Order: sequence, then C-alpha cells, then structure tokens
Amino acid sequence: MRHLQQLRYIDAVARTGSIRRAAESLAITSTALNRRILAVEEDLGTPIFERLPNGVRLSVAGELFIQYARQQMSDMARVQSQIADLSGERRGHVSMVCGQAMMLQFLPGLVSRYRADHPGVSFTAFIGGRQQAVSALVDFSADLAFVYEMEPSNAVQVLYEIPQRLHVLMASDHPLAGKTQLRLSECAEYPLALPSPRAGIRHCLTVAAAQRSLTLHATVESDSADFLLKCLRTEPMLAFQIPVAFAPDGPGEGICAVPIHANDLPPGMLQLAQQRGRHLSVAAARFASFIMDGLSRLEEAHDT
Amino acid sequence: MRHLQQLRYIDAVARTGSIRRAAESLAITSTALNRRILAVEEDLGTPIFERLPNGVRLSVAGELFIQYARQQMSDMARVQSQIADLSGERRGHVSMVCGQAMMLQFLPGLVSRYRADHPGVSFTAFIGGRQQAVSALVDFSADLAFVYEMEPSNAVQVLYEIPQRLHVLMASDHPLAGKTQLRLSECAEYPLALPSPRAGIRHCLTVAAAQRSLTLHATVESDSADFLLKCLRTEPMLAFQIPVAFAPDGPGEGICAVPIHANDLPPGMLQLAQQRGRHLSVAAARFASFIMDGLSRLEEAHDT
DNA sequence: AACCCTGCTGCAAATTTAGCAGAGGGCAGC
DNA sequence: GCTGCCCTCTGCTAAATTTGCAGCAGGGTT
Repeated sequence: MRHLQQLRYIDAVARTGSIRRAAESLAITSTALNRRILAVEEDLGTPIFERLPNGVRLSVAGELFIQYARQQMSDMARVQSQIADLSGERRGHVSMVCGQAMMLQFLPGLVSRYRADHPGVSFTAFIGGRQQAVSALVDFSADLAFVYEMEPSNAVQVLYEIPQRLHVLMASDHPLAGKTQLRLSECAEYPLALPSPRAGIRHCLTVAAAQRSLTLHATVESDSADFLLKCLRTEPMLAFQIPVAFAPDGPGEGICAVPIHANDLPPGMLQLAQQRGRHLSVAAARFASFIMDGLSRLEEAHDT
Repeated sequence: MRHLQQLRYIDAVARTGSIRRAAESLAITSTALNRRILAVEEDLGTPIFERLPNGVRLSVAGELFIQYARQQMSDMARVQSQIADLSGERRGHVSMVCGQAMMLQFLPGLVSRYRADHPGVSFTAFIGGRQQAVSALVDFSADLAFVYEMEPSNAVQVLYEIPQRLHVLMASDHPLAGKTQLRLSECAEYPLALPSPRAGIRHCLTVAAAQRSLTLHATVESDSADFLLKCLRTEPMLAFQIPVAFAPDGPGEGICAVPIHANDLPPGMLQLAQQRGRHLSVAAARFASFIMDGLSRLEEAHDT
C-alpha cells in the first residue's frame, strides 16, 4: 500500500538508527529518505528523531509516533488478510519468534501441513530467546511467539501453554543411556552441548544448577538445536531438550532421551503468545489455533 | 498528515456516495479523485466501491477498509494530540454528538469554561438523536456522545450517566403553572412543542404515552431546544425538557418547569459515551472528565 | 429521443519527488 | 591539533508522478 510507505521508511530508520543505512536497505538514496523524514516532522510539528553525530535516535514524540506507525502497518496487514479471505484466497503471512527447540521437527511439520491446505500463506520464523520473544511481539516484528518459558510481561498475552519436562539427550551408547531418570549432578560430569543463554531451556538449567551450587560448563553452545544434536553423534556429549523438539518422530537415529529428575527441575511451560490486545491477521490467527491443536494432540499423546 | 490523504478521500467518497460530489467538497477534480481510488483498489487487489448508475457504494471489502481507514485517522489524531501534550501545548479537537437539551446552557457553559483554561482546544458539537449518537461514535465522526437515553449498543461504552426526570415547561401565566407535578394526560390537552422523534426525550414521551393510550400531538416540532423554548412565550404551549437543559441558570425569564408524575414516566438516563475500546485523544479524554465533573456537580446540587 | 447524471480515459501541464554533488559538523585515531 | 570518516542536511536538475481539461460510454428520467 502506497500510503504506508512513509511509515515503513520511518520504521526502517528507527530500527537501523541511521538514515543512510536505512536508505541502503530500502534501495533509495539517503537524500530522498531524509527529505521524507523532514516532511513528516514538519507535518507533525515536532522532530521525531534526535540527530546524533553517529546517526539518529527516536525522540519522545518519535516513540509515540513509531508505535502508531507499527500499529497502522499491522492493521493494514490484518485488513488485507481479511479482504483476501473474503474472496476465499486464504492468502497472508505469519511471522513468528520461536525457540530453537521448535525448529527441529515440530514447527516444520506444522507449517508444511498447514501450507498443504493454504498454499497462499507464507511464513517467517526466526529463532529468539525468552526476552527476544517479548520484544519482537511488542514492536510488531512478530505476530506470534512460540517459546519455552517466555520472559513474563504484561504486554504479552499467552494464548496456550503446556508443561514440558526437560530431557537429556545422548548417543545410545553413552554410559548414562538406558537410565529412566537423571540427576543434574550426573550430567555435570560430561561435556555439555547447551543452547544459547537467551533460550528458555538454558535459563531453566542455569537457575536449577545455581540452586544446587553446580556449574554447567558449555563445551558447545549454539542457537541451533540441530547443531547441538549433531554433536552428540561424535562425542559422548549431553544435550538438553524438551519433548516437543523431537515430536512426532522421536529423537532420531542413535539418540536417546532421558528425563531429568523432577526434584532437580520442575517442568517448565511451552508457550504460544501474542501481543496483548492486538488484532492478529486472519492468517496468523488461524495458524495460532493450528499450533494449539498440535500442542493439545501432543499433550494427549503424552498422557497415554 | 500526508499519508492519510488517500484515506480522507475515500472516506469522503464513502460518505457522499459519489466521486464527483466528494471531489467538489474536497476541492479537487473528480478525475484526480477517481484515479486515486483506482490506485488504492489496485494496491488492494479488490474494488472497494460498487459502481452504480447514480454513484458508488462500498463493497464488502470496502466496508472492512473504511473501518480501518477511520480508525487510522482517529489514531493519528490521538497521537498528534499526545505529541502536542508533550510540549505542554494542550491543543486538540473534540467532536461530539449531543442531544438538543445540552445545547441550551449546559454544554456552552462547559465549553467556554474549558476553553478559558485551554484556548488551543477546538470543538464541534452537532445535534443528534439517540440512534445518531451511536452511529456517529461507531463511524468515528464523533469522539463523544452526550445524549438522553441513548439507543443501547454493544459497540458503545457509557462513561457516565445520571438520572434526569422529564419536566414540563410553560409560560409562568399558563393555567398549569404553579402545580408541583403534572400527569401526562393533563399535558395532552394543550398544544405541544416537541423535539424531533429521534431525540431521547421524544422517545420517552412517545413510549409513555402509548402505554397510556394517549397520543401527543406535536404543534411545533424541532431539533432546536431554543426554538421550542421560544414558542412558549407567545402561546400557551407546553414543552418538555430535562433539568440539565436549563442548568445552571434556570429555565429563563417567565418560564417555569414542573416535573411529570413519576408514575407516568420513570426518570431516564442522561449519558456520556464513547466508542467501546477506542483510545480517545488527550483533548477528548480530558473534556470527557470535565463533563463528568459538571454532571456530578449537577447531581449534588439536585440532591441538596 | 433528448437530457441528465454517473464513472472512466488520452493527453499536456503542473507539481512533486529522486538523485547527484557538496556543505557543515562531530568523533576517532594518530 | 590534524586528518579522515561518517553523519545529516541543502541547491540544483532530471525524472516521475499527479492533476486538470475535454470527451466517451452507459444507465435512468422526462
């Protein structure tokens, strides 16, 4: 839509903190971009950016304005989605922040099944930690957050959550394989492949270890669950995951999963959330309920 | 603001139902307006107007879009108001639908007192009935509605209400003057000066009269409370008003007010309302609480 | 059939916008 | 203190967009 161009421009500047760099990414010259900003500021009667020697920063008025602008763009997307829905096209886009665990099998499976029915819907899913999930929702860069033990926030509304016990992953020939439960202290004696500190799983582990005066030393650390998993095949390492990560096909060839003793680590919550009070686009709302379906099926499967 | 121009144009077309007539009121040619509409429709991928031989009408997609557009414009006004507020300017605009009763003394008094403190705030107050109040709120053409016995609606949120008994107004030398209460049947024998059927007062009268098998014949009928009041001076007519209409200075020289018997007509509610869930501009929100102050003072004065 | 209104389209003028080159200013490293 | 660097901002010209006039096709009314 034409009339949102200015808002997109301003949003880009606010995000990059520099008119020149924003202009590059927008494929226009800084001149044009600069003038559009000046025009908006004149219309508004107030500068929305503070000019610093190394770029620009939002002023207080700018903070108000950018919030409005993002809301506008989000609303436009919603209306377009609704309109597309009228003609039965089922088009739209869903953007999400997800924990690394969901990237392995669960989310890809959901997306491909969803797209089988609705080929007009596109997706972006980027990996984020428990705080990043919140900020992505708040600044409209994600419609949905799907993470483990999200940072609590009033600005966020949890749509659905299920408890997930943390499991230890290892090669089938690992000395600890075959046990039915594991204590955290047993794990600390092996090299560990841990998710990044921003991830919910790592957060839970850190808190629990600190309470027991253990230090978990990360031999390998990554945002990518797949990468961590691959490490187990070549070394007697331990990794940690929640069950959703290896649903529905199991942890994979030659890997086994053992839950951590419940006394060491109470089950955390796998959460689906959105910005509080926001109207989601039709596509996002539908996919959210699709996720919820998947989660509840997961819960039932676990209960049986 | 530049980027809302298109939305304003489309809103104008939707309201007038004709591109040419809208173009006139917008001071541009129909060519330009027509092309902008076509551009928006192309961007959107769907026509938002149905072309009829005598003009245009919103399509279903257009209904969705116009709702979005009006929301956008309202949000922009709110943000501008907030930004103006940052610099302590106290500028802004408040638009209202009001019952005719409020136009006599109460609202003018409030506005002038408010503007004494905040000269940067401007007002539009147009007269509307109990249904018009609702639709003006819903289509964003008014920030606040201030009417007697508004049409109930889920889309509307009542901010404040006080009970108001209906009074009969007449010249001081009228045969009925001096009584402490009046029955509706007594009134029916005199020529009546009634507000328009859309007004809350008229609605209450009609309902009550119908229940008692009376018919109230309007000799004079008008939207203007002032006009109705003037009629009483020259003829032995009766008019009907609620107390707020002649607060704080009384019904005026040579006019007296007698309440209608409570059995004939239970007290109705004078209501201040806004669109449910809408964020009002700073100016509108402040003036709303100013009205509420005024109303509560009225209530206390009546109680004493 | 004549007339009125409607939305829509070709074409030229007018306005707006984009891009280039450069001015001016603050910061980092030497 | 100086030089280079990166930042925003400004004249000026060229390109792109938008506007308005005149006129067309189509439906409704007299």
